[in-house]
Amino acid sequence: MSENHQLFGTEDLRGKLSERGYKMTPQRKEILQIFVNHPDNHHMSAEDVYNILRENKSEIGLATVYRALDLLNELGILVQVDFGDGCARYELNAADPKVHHHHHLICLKCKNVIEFDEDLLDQLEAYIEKKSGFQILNHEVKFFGYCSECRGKED
Amino acid sequence: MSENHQLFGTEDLRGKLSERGYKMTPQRKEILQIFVNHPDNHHMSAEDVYNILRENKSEIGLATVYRALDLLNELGILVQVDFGDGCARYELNAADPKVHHHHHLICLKCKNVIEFDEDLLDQLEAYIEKKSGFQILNHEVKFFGYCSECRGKED
DNA sequence: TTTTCTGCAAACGATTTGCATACAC
DNA sequence: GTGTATGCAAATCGTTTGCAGAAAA
Repeated sequence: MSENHQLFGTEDLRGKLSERGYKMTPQRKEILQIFVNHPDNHHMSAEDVYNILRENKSEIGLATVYRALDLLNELGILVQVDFGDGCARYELNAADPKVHHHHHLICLKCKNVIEFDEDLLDQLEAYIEKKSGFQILNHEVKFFGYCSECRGKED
Repeated sequence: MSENHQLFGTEDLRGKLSERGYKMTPQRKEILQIFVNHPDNHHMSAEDVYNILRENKSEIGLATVYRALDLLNELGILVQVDFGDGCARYELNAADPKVHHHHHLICLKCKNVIEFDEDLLDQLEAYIEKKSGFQILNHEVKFFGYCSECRGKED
């Protein structure tokens, strides 16, 4: 495995776009680049991305950010996630199906979101498919509780 | 196990409310009753509940519906669920912890939400707790794919 | 009679949309 | 050139809030 999760360079983006009749634009490139440049800062909302753009003195409008995130999600480059905080968030999609899935541990006290980088649901999925006839393509798993930091603390 | 999932009669509601200094009102009773009366129609949004109230010639306002759903969720009588369709939905909470959890299978074609009434995550939770130190209190699991009806169909 | 609730309407925040202009191909 | 994309502002949609009157304890 390589040392970072970067998967989509500029040319990959161009390819995926033109495949479906979309055009490569500096705005789309720049917005994707923000995710590549912030591997630590996962789970960014449209507003988060917009703020980073303004820090970078970029003139991209908020509506364009919404449209680009939507498109990148549709192309499978980003994945939309939802932590129930009232806004859609996005993270880079990992290409290797073996590392594709991870789970989110959401602390009810400090509200931090921790990633758990194993999936371990293959058996369960196989069982559900067999029992229900439902063909599973993807899943989203959130665990709520207290992180190791908050666990001991009073209120 | 009894033949329905009804858990909270009127007096249970009164008890849970007064325990925390809230008052029993006809509005709260009526809104909870809608969930009890529609065991088949799970996953109702505030708007859904409001529409049923209006069909019933009830004068309860939409803001009251939002406040009541929020409160019933806080009391553990309802559980909020989110299917990414842009509005909060609620379902009756099951009392028996053994049946508390179920999973939602969301069909990408017909958009139906199917319940899968087994949990089977105890092992995974134990593993995550051990490995991450995160104390798990609850979880939310969604599977996306095609239901048995839509599975064969073209587009 | 004190405090909490309700209903209404206005406020809100995230997201979407219409439209004229600008740009990618 | 042609069709798509952008930026702006206005519109939309689910949800929340302020407030005065109504009702529960």
